[in-house]
Amino acid sequence: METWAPRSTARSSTGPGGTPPAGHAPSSIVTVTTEPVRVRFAPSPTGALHIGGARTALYNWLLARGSGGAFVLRIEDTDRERSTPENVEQILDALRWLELDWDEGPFSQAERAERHREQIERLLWEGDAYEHEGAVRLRVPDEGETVVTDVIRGTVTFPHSAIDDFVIRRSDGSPLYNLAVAVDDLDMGITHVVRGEDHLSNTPRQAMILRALGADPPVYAHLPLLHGTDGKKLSKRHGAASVQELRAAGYLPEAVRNYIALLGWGLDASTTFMTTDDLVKSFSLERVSKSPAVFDEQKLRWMNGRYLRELTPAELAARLESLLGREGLVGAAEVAQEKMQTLADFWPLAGFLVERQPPQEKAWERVMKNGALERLGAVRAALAEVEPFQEEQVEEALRAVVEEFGVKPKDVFQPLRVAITGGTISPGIFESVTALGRDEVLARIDSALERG
RNA sequence: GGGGGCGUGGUCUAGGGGUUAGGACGCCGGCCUUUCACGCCGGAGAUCGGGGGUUCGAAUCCCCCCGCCCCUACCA
Repeated sequence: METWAPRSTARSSTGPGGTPPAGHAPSSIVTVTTEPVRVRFAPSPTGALHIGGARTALYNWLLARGSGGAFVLRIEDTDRERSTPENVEQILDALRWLELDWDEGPFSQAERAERHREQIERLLWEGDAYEHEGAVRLRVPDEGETVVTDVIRGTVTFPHSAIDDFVIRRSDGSPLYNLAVAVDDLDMGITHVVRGEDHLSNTPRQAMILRALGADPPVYAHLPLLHGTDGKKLSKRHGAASVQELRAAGYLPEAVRNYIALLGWGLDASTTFMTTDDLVKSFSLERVSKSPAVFDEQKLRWMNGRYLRELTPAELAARLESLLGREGLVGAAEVAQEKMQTLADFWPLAGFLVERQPPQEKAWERVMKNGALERLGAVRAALAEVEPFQEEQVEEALRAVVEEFGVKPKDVFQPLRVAITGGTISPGIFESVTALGRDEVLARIDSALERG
C-alpha cells in the first residue's frame, strides 16, 4: 500500500515544545518518506474540539508532515442551525494550541454551496439523481453492492439493498453532508480520507456520488472511536474531554499529542514516549488498531508529569506564567517541578513561594504540638545566623537543630513547613526555605510563633 | 427491523497455529526519605466475549451465538 520514495523532501515538526503554529517555514530533509498525501481534517463546528477530533486531526497532520504532503482544514458547517462562528474559532484555537498547523484553509463548506448545487445539477442532468417533493435524491441501484477499501478495516461490502435513495439536496435548495463531502474531497484533491469510524457507513454513499461524478474515491481509513471510562461516547461528564479543558487543566500540548497518538496506534510492543518528530517519522495507518479506545486521564497525567520534568525551569516557568497570568515564577517552578504532574498542580504545591497562604487548621493542629513551637523557635534562631543563605548551609543549620533536640528530622522540619507553607505538603524543605529567602522565612516563623 | 464495524487483565496495547500470553497506566507492598511526589524493586490482576469445530497443538484458522458501537435524517 505504501510507496517508498527515496530522497523526497518532507516538512518536519521541530519536536516537543518547538513546533511553530500555522504557517511556519523551516523544512528539513528526510531520507525516506511516503508518497505525498493530501489529507484533510473536516470538523463540524457544533461544539468544542474533543479529544477524539484532536486525534483525528493529529493523525491527518502526521500523515501530511511525514509524507511532505498537505493538511487541509475544512469546516463542515452546512448545518446552519448548529454551526456557530464561536465554535469555529474554538476549534481553530484548539488546533493552534496543539500546534497542528494546516496548509490550506480553513474552508467553509457552506460557502461552497454554489459549487455543490452545480454538481447536483449535473447529477440531475445525467440521470444519477432525481427530484422528489422538492428534494433531490441520488439513485441507488436495487441490486449489487458497493465495496469500500479501507486501510484499517480491509474490504467492506455494502449491499445496495440496504441503502435507500438518499437526499443530497434539501427542498430549500441547500446541499447535504454526503454530497458536500464528496464534492469537496474531489475538488480539494484529497487522496486519503482519515476520519472516525462513525463515518464508515456513509462511505459507500460518498463513493457512489464520486463515481457518478466520474471520479475514483480516495483511499479511506476509518479510525476506531474514543469512549469515556464508562464505555460510553465521550462527553463532558468524562472529565477534561475537550482540548480547551485539557489546556486549562494544565496539560502540555506535546504530552497530549504523544498520549492521543497512542490511543489506537502504537509503534511496537514497548515504545511509549515519542517526540512529535518521532511520530511524524513512524506513524502509519497500517498499525492503527480496529477497536475503540477509552480516554484515561490518569495515564495522561502520568505522561504529562514526565514531560513536565524534562522542561528546563525557564521553559516551565514560561508555561506557568502564561497559564496563570503571572510573572517571575522561575524560582518557584524549579522547586516545584519534580512534584507536579500538570501545570495546575503548581499553585497548590508552591503557591506559598509566591504569596503567603492561609494556614490549614488540620495541618496546624496535627503538627504544632508537643514542643513544636519550641523547636520552631530554635529553627528561627538558627536560620537567622545562616551565612550565606543557601541550600547547603540551610540544610546544615536545620540538621544541627535536629541534633540539638535529639529528635527525628521531621519533628523539626514539619513545624517549619507548616509555618512557611501553611500546610504539611510542599516541595523539599531546604529548597523551599532557600527559595523563600531569609527575611520572608523569619517573618512567617514569627507569625507562626505568635499564633501558636 | 435492515446494513456495517468491533470484542486480549480496570484502562491503553503487543502477539495472529506451539510464548510461563509481553509492555505501559492504575492498584497493592517494599526501598529511598523531611511531608507529598519522583525514582527504584517486588506483587496481585487475563479460562485472549461465549460455544462448537479443524489440528498432535488455537488468543491466533472456520462456523454459530452474545455484547457494545455506527449508519439506516430534507444532522454532520
